[in-house]
Amino acid sequence: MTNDPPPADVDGYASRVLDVVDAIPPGRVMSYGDIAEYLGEGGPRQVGRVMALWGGGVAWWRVIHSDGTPAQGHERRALERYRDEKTPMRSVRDPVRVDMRRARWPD
DNA sequence: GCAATGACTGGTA
DNA sequence: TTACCAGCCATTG
Repeated sequence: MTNDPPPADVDGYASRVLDVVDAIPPGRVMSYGDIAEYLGEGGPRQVGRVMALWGGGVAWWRVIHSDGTPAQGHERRALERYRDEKTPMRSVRDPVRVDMRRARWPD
């Protein structure tokens, strides 16, 4: 087989981050810092870097800031997903922000 | 080796 | 609520 080079040929750390993101169930979210803490290594900046480079292969919209705002530069795209996944939003007051109190995962 | 940058976070005003 | 700041860690010039 022509060992086709999948985007999974990234660093082990990136693979772990992508694996955690892929484990987030629909309707739930995790913050960059949560993922870093969940893995026990790196930091929110590193998770953000991984998402910026290889996040296109996972549910990147389920990875947001600690305050409930989606990834910078992809807010509109994320909103469409949240509406489709029925992610708990603060809605009405702040339609661009996720209700972390309910959507945060694991919980 | 140092400075700047980035899909970040928490605290204070 | 927004704004500013210091801390955080890896990559890049």
